[in-house]
Amino acid sequence: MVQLLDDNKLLELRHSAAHIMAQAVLKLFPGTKLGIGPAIEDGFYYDFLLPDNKSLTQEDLLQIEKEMGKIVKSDQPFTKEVLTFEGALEMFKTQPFKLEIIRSLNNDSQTESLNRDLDLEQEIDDVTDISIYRNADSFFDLCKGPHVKSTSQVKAFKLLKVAGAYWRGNEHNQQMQRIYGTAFFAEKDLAEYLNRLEEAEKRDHRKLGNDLDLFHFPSEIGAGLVLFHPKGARVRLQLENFSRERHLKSGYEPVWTPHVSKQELFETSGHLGFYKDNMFPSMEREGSTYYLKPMSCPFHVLIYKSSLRSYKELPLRLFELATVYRFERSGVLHGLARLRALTQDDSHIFCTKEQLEQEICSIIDFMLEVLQTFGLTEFEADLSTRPDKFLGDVKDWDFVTESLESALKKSNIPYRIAEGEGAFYAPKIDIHLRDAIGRKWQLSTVQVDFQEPQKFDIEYIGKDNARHRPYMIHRALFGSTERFLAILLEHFSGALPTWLCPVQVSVLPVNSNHEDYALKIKAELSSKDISTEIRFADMPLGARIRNAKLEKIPYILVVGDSDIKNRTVGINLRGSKDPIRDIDLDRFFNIVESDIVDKLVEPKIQV
RNA sequence: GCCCGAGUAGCUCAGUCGGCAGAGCAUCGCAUUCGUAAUGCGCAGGUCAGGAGUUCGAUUCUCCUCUCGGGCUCCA
Repeated sequence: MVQLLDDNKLLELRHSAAHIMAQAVLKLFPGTKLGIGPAIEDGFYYDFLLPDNKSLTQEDLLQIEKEMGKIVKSDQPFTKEVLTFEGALEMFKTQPFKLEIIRSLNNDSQTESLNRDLDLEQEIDDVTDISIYRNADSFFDLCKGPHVKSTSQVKAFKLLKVAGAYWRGNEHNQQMQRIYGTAFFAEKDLAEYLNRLEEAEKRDHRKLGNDLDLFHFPSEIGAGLVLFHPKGARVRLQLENFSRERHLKSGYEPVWTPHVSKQELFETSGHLGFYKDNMFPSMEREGSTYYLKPMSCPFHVLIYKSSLRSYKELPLRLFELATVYRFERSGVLHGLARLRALTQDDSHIFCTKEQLEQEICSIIDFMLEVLQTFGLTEFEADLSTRPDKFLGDVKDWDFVTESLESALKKSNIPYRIAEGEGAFYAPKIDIHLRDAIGRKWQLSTVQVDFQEPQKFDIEYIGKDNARHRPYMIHRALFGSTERFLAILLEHFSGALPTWLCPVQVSVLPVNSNHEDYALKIKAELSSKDISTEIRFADMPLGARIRNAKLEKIPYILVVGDSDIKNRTVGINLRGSKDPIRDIDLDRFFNIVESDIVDKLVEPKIQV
């Protein structure tokens, strides 16, 4: 998983593999128009427009892979040639997409934004120098390089999937065929990567949700809508209880708002202007029009506005676990990670200009502290700055962006600046998480909004006895309860920390003579709010243990004659191979209780 | 929404070049009462996602719809 090779070398290799792939596609499908073909985090891709708009199939990929093998074998050296603008136009006269890139290279003002649109760093980042890389008389590609010395170095590669992708990432443009592949210097690195993909598949929360009987997505209720089963609902109940508790402890005030509202509210907030496509259609009754809420902020603003606020009340932190409804486009739905009805751990913080930076700092501290409870420690942040189209005053933008950046610096989270990727009304920080197998998930978001306070005309009375406009911070920590649960399931591969497990203890009497003892243990545990089940002796012990293990239950107790006599239990601890026998019953109670109270990531027993 | 692919029992999947639909696990019944990852036997379980078309006959071929998967776009 850890990439020992220099990253740049790996990017060179993968970008070279992309060239080889393009060469192979041109050979198999003459007349193909080339788009772009960069190296990416786990491999590379190349976009093609095939003759007659042909789509590629899995079989085509195998053919292309074969052809690539031939190119690799024939050991073609990569050579760089520098061209004039006119020379480049001539050279690529049959490649309209390349011509578009070349023309933009010649036009400084456009280059920067095109570069950003296309993620073209690999292709172009030096406007004065148009170069190509050639590795055969017949094949060359517009490219800044660098490349590996020869095609023969690209030994360990594999084409993975084919997908549609819009030219320049714009859905109004031509849709091309994108082939994804990956390449490594050593076969064993490739094998390890493919292995990791398999591992990821095993951890898929949609599969785990099914296997562990947590939730399902019945088609009759519609896409992007989920039903939580008793076990899944237990998990989210624990998550939500924990979230509420932590918020209240940290100075957030609970609020509660309805799921629908008259359209007037969303007109004032502007949602019906800029978010309507993502809202469920309207409902009419008694001459009024209602909408399901896609966000809670307008409601929270009304709560703020319900009385005249003093600076002494600020920062005012309103918090709600709110289910919101968003009509996401069908193609983006993805298990619990992208739903049409989701529950945000949503907060809106109203504060003064002077408080802003400190408030952002404490939000980030709070977030990290809460997330560390789950054993999550690897975070990365994006600071998204002012986009080309924006509302408000540049001075405001600069001030707020600086506050966000300065808070990030203090928090010690590694971050990058996402230039121009802010929402049009506000800059934001997004926090991403690396999970147990290195995948990136988007989690929390912090946005500073100076539009909505204005739209609703909210104010506070300052020390100076004058009216001022507060800043409003939108903030979600888990993002959504459902998505956070998906992340946890995948991160822990279904083996959730005991405090979140729907069944925390399973008691297995060896035979029916031991049932009373098992029942007594269950009663005792239940009185301590520990979720416990009994698996009676109508199946062989081995089978009961196996099933309980497959359900990833943290504590599987086996009780027999000697246990009754000595008031002990045998424990099969999740994650340990061998059972631990003869643990005193009271000691066991202490062990589970402190596991749950301390929110251990994995159950532990000191023998 | 767009491109590609998929949908067969509760689950995992086989199968039908167009001719009465198959397995394992789970469920249910009977027997088994067991000290650490699968006890045995039996019963039952299906509008082959839904609709339309072609055909003597469609789960199989064609079209439409729904849902899911991988991408693109989007992600206030």
